[in-house]
Amino acid sequence: MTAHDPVIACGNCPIRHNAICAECEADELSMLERAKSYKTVPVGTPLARAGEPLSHFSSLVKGCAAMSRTLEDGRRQTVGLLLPSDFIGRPGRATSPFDVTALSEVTLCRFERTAFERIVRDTPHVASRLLTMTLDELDAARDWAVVLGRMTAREKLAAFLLNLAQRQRSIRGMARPSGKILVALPMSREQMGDHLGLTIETISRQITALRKDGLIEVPSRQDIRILDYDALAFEAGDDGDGAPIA
Amino acid sequence: MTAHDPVIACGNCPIRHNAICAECEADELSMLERAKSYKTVPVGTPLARAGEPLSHFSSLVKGCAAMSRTLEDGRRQTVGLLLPSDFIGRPGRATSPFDVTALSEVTLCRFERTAFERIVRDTPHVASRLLTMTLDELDAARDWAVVLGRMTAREKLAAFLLNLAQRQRSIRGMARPSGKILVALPMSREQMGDHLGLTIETISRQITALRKDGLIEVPSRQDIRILDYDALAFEAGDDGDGAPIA
DNA sequence: GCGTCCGCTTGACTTGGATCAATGCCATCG
DNA sequence: CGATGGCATTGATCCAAGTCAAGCGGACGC
Repeated sequence: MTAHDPVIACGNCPIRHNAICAECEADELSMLERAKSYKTVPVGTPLARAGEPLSHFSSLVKGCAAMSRTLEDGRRQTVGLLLPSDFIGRPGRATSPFDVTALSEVTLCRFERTAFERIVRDTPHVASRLLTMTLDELDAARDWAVVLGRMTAREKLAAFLLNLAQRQRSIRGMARPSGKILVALPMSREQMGDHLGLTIETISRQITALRKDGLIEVPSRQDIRILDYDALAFEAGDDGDGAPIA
Repeated sequence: MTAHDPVIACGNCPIRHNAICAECEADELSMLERAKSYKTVPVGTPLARAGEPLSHFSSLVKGCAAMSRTLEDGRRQTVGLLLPSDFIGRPGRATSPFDVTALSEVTLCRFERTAFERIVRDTPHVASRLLTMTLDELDAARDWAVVLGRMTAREKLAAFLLNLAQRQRSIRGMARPSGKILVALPMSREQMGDHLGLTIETISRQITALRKDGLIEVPSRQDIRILDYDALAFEAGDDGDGAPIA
């Protein structure tokens, strides 16, 4: 069991994602292959709505999506950002607990629900892999609670940029970044605000402040270049050795 | 498989907890029995420290504990409240990602780590049960993000009291509460503040405000009586039919 | 009984982020 | 090309929650 690489390519998916091990589960894999379909949707498409049934499990292959909850008066909080290799849908539950919306054009690798659930049920190490993934998500969600509950607007933005930089890099398997890093912002200021529990005006002001302080550059609305990673990590209250932010 | 009650008594534990099914896993259960020990610790005891190894998995049998992270400057955020039937420790990870502290006198039912991990690994439906529990925790953590990110102090306190009331009742298997409900506060105002991302002064003021508005009574520092559950749910932004708060 | 201590409450004031309101900046389209 | 519309930025003001500081009250020890 320990010989299995925890990150295994799933059939012909263009990216490597996490739940399937081709080496030892050829039968289940071919079952999954038959249940698989790709779908690309434009920005803004709802991928799931809170409380409504989900017919597929999906792996996000390309683009960016957000899980969120909206209160009756319109306040919205994003509770999780989905980037390539992240999953939508959960074994054992027919409905999504949150709204999921495409923040950019999104390509999904979809698996028919019942087939996927059967594999999870019948294939212990797939279930075990899913458990590990879920525990990682849980830790990330709890780390993010520290950001939401106790950080200032400036710290929140810094933590967000670092988080995004790390996740965009980790897909390509890179080490801890240093020097200048270009971060693609796959979302509007409003969606950043929803993620950080701030308003668009505060987001805008804090971006300006970090820029004026020489920590970042803003080549376009959709991009931010981190000029001093360590200084930004300091702003985010990350002392560098301890637990990374989310 | 479907015949198994998802909540099964584990041996002679005084409470019913969630991960073990005695009916079909007698061998594994007896293994667990041998690996089991009880421990009671006083209020304030650290049950785990972020980054340090955990030698046991524990089920909280009695009392209340908090998972938290403390920033260098002393700001602290509680990321999860542990009540009876909740677990401490995670299969596949040797260390705790957060500090865990007893908020009251706490009794733990402890399982030796390697024995517990073996059972999780070798017993598919135990692993599956753990996955379900973890997914529930994940949803709760994300629901709580809405409270931390988007709610006012008054709403936060109302959501907290409702959450506590529901969790304290659900242990005894009660239906949705109505009428007057006595909620035991197993923690200081400071710890409530750490949980809600507020200061003790704000906690205190909001308790006074809810009391003056006739929504709650405060018979002692450690108790709050909810006088109007539905009105409190309205304060918490819970419209009554939708997703419950955390 | 009487301090003393510790956690809670209350009050006065400050402040960080929200709100309200222009204004700027592109991209798109006629 | 200029009009339109949708973000984003910036400025002015407001307010909810934080901060600082002063009581309060029950628990405990002497």
